[in-house]
Amino acid sequence: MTAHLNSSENPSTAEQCPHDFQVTCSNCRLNSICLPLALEHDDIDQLDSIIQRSKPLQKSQYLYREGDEFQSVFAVRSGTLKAYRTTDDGREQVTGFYFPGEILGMDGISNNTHASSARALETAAVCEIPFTSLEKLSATMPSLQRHFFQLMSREITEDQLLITLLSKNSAEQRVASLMLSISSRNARRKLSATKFRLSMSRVDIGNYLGLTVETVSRVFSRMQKMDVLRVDNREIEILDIDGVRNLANFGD
Amino acid sequence: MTAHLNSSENPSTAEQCPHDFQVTCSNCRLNSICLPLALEHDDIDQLDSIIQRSKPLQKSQYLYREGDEFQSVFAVRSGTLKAYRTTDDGREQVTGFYFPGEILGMDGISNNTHASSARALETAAVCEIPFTSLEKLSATMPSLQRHFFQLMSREITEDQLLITLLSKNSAEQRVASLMLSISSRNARRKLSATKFRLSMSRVDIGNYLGLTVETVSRVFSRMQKMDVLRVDNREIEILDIDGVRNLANFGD
DNA sequence: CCCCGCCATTGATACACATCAACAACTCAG
DNA sequence: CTGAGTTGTTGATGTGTATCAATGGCGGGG
Repeated sequence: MTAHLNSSENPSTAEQCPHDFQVTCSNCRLNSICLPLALEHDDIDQLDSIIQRSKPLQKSQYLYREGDEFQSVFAVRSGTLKAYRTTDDGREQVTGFYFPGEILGMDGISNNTHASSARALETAAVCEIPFTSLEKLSATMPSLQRHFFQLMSREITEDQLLITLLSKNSAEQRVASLMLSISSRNARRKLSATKFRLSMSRVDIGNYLGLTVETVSRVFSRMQKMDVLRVDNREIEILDIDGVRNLANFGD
Repeated sequence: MTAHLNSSENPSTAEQCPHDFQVTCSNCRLNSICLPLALEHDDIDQLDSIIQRSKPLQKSQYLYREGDEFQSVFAVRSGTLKAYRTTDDGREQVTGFYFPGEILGMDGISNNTHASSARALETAAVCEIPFTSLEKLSATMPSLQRHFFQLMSREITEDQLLITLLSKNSAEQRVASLMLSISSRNARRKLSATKFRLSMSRVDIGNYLGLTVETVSRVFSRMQKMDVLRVDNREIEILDIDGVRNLANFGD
């Protein structure tokens, strides 16, 4: 199971060692893309002192649930999580997938209550950042305050991109966009931008993109027939990235 | 034109006097729902000192454009604005409507560049809040920092609601939800929750809800036939609010 | 190793909304 | 008051994706 977790992950990294409780922000290889990004060395140590690293989540375990009291935001250290809300009639709207180095849970700040649920798509480790500590630290550390404002703002712009995608784009454009998003987030972590294993099911993809499983599946088949993608179950290989970009932007 | 602006607005308020440059946060009737919400009296004065109140925007004038350098966030003092992005193929995705007391522009923080455009749907006045000043003030004023985090978080949860609406709900559910949203935002400002004039066109509504003008128009007609709404061009009267709630939540 | 349950694929059909088209009503300038 | 441009309504038709249904295939547990 741990072996499976690290398929397509670079060895000798924080990502490879989800059970390593001795990781600090300073020695975490994700620190260039995660919260510490804009911080000086001393500041990183201060941030480090408020962060709690707990035992890894198993697949489909909850990190938090809609309605839970909000206390912390979380940084993904390894694995993938999905955040979602459940509609009145019980359907699931996935609002985001979260990869190593990314922050989730910020939607809980406004009401001191998590507005969505988050669960692991595979074994995953997270860093817990208690929000009241983060607030206090932010007040004394302008670059941290600024960076956290920016993170929240980025979440807003990404939600707006999804809104546009759902509202204006065809099934093919949506799936192509998601593949490009995963590809570039992999690249950011120095992983392959063209070959990766999806951690989410077709159902999750559908619930994220506002499509049914069947449509997602059909789109993958069509893209394969067009020779822009190779799809083998959850293994994806982008054969023609410009082709995928064209599909995402113009539907052809 | 100013008369038209204030149709359905309460007299003797900040909303009624968009040209009144002497307004301060302390005497603004919106201060209980706007940024000052959580602040002490002295703190409000400090906030007030960084806020710039400029001349009103005329209908369809831009507050900022996608790609502009980000410098400030804005609080609506009177009138309504829409924020939107333009897709690659030139279509318009409205990401939000902003009413008095609401804050817009926060999506520009992440890249120091506005990620969307904002323009007035009718004559509108805004308070400009320079972001670097707001940051500095936040560092010394925990309740302001907290409140601004909450505002951004609220924007995130509202975007997530729209995502769900677009992804999972029928045309009728979407239109009904928007009517309820406008209704409750009116109520918050002590205006009628059941009778109001829409400041946005059918096109804008469609671009917000991911529908065509024709569909929006048809839905209004159907709701009128069902006797839950009275629609006369942009004048709306909610006749049966539980009926509208049922439509929004269950499609019937 | 084999079985069972979950996940993914593919096909046939249905339907909600888009598109195309015509017209009506309102707004504003002159 | 008049005419032109914009905005909103209604009808006829088309289409992309949902829905329903059946089958295939992978993966984890005994």
